[in-house]
Amino acid sequence: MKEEECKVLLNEMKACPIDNTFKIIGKKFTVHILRNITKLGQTRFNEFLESIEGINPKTLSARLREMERNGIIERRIYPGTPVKIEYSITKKGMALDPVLEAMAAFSMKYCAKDVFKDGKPRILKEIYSRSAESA
Amino acid sequence: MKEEECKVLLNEMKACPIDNTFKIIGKKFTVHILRNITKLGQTRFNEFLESIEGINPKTLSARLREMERNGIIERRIYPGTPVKIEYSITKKGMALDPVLEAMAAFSMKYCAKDVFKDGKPRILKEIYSRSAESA
DNA sequence: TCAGAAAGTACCATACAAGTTACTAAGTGA
DNA sequence: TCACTTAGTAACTTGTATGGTACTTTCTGA
Repeated sequence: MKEEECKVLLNEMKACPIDNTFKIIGKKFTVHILRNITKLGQTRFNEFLESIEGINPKTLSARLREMERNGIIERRIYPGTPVKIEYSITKKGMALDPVLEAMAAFSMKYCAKDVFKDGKPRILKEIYSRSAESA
Repeated sequence: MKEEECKVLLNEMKACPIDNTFKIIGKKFTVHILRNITKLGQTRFNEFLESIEGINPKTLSARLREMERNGIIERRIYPGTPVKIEYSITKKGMALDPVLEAMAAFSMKYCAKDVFKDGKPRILKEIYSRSAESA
């Protein structure tokens, strides 16, 4: 892509799409929640709370609310005792999966020493992981 | 991928690759610097300083140092007066490009109202943008 | 009647990230 | 001699995000 084409694009833009996405997933724990929903199939507040290392209920609550407001997850209430709440990914949220995949692929190839016990790079379509528990 | 396969993978893992990548690019401005190097061809401290909205020299300096330490950019000194420093992307850094591309693609498709003046989604291989100046 | 479970909220502490502004070095050209 | 350049650093303040822990509600089962 050449300079000129670039300028044409800039004229059509209001904000940077990379920056915009960063505002949605850049805060601490957002990608972890997304990962636990899409890769581990988790749906519940306490599941996240117990499996995401270092998170506390206040921060988790704030993050879930933001994610819901941004339309990447949905919150559903199931009456009963105790009431159950299920969080699920939306279509928009699923569109973030390629970002997670690219992030995983990067570390598996270039940071193998940090992510694999044997330090050898791997290439896999999908990785499901909880950092604390796999240590 | 089934539960069982997942557990096998977990056994080989030391840390989560998504979490690991987040630690490398999750801080404020890191993706912006990466974007300006790879998409806009910028190489200099003051170029970043002037074009990344909201950044200050102290934070920029810190971020560049971290990125260098993480091996995603390189710092080269060109003697003369005044001395010129050039930052460039490494091979490892280039491996983060798919993450940026996926981030851009997401916002162009699902946040068109926020990133395009006409609010219509676009799909493009590459987008070069500076959020402030295109506004 | 007491414990327990789910999904949080309340309240306070704090820590590190980030902002601001000024200042440095070393040489060049006017 | 003064201003200008690049690439920062220094010193200080501010701010917001995060951490910790306790508490709440509603009902069930022992």
